[in-house]
Amino acid sequence: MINVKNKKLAAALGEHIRSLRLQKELSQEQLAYEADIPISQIGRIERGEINATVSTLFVIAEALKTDLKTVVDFKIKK
Amino acid sequence: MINVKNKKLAAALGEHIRSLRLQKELSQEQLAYEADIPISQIGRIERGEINATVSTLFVIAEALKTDLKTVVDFKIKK
DNA sequence: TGTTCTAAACGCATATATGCGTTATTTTTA
DNA sequence: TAAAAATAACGCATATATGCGTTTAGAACA
Repeated sequence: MINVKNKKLAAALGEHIRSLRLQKELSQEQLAYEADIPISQIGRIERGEINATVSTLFVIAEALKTDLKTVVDFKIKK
Repeated sequence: MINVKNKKLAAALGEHIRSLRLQKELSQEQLAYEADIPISQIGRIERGEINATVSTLFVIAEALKTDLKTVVDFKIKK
């Protein structure tokens, strides 16, 4: 990811997902297990290292017992 | 994309984005121009051929003068 | 029929998300 | 402080999203 705007977007998304995960009192490992994706992927997303795909966000939403709308409901820091 | 669930997700997302685009009376070319992404990408997303990344969905949302929440507000066909 | 507009469907190179490990670091807890 | 738990930070292979172009197909229209 070289684009600055994308980095900020990914960072904001990551913080939001982390916040949702902690609200549910889940560890990254538990969330990864429920979403059936590698824990490394959860970490990279929360740290804002990658621009996740919609399919990954979807399984994360399911694992958090919420929906895509909630997962992308965040504000970007300028 | 080999996963069946991901295909259905991408198809539902594509139909929804197409619907939003047509509501705004934009061609794929116009949307691509506004979002500053290749028209081929718009087509592939609308046809459900790919699992778009959040950054791509974000620029599409901006081009449609809406937000990410609206772009991912769709139901998946079973 | 020919022209224009729109979208589909290609091909291809490159960037990067994903998947799966391991090791290091930090935080929490006993 | 020591141990355990949680997370970060690697490396690496593979799948695939993206970017950019061209060609084809279809519809609308003159």
